Amino acid sequence: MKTAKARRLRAAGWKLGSAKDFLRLSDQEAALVEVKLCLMDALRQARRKRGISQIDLAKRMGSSQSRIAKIEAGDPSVSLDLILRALVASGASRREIQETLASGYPG
Amino acid sequence: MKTAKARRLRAAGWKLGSAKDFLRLSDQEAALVEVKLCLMDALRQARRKRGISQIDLAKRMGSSQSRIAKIEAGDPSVSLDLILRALVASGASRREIQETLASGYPG
DNA sequence: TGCGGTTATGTCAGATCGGACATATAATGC
DNA sequence: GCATTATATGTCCGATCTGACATAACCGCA
Repeated sequence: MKTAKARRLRAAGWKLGSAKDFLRLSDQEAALVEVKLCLMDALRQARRKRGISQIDLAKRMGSSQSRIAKIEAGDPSVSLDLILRALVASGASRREIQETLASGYPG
Repeated sequence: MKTAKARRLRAAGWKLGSAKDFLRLSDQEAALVEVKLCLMDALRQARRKRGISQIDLAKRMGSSQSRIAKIEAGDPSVSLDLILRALVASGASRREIQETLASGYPG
């Protein structure tokens, strides 16, 4: 990963660990952030494909519309757990999830 | 998912939501718990395959030995984020992760 | 048996996350 | 234009998570 991408993610509000740790951990962190962002995108697609609104999805999974919006917006305050919960609740198939993961995690 | 499995997970300390919500959310929750448990298992395998200790892995990812132990023990206090971080830090390949996911997520 | 390395378990203060709410901004229909 | 519905954004406080530490248990090996 190049510093350009790091800056891009930083700009989006993602904390990538500070100076000293950066060299050691940046790659791992960046990989996970990429995975998250991909899954976040996938959620919007999965949801729209099924024609359900953010509010509907929120109700289905016992969450709130604003949270769903944040997930799809790539907000850093959203955990992987929540993203996956949302994907499952949106009816995404295992295949969809796996393929998304495939595109998001290099290696 | 049958109540037997629910009871098994409950016994392991996993909270599956209470009575009223149980019917509505249990399947989704259970699916995610299964995924977690599978990935937790995968971590131990990935780590051992590479012959690194829990302490080593903890240092690699800026965590602590006790956390790693909890991950591998299937402790409910461990997030998906942390599990994936640990897997990446342990050098697990995308393929390993995907295959684990394949076995853990029905549908 | 004792010793070093590894793993397991419990606890806790601080950090992060999450639902809820208010509110703003589209987008769509009339 | 004005409703209505969908989505976005910000904030707050309670819940959950996490690293750190202490400590116990386990496992060879000399």
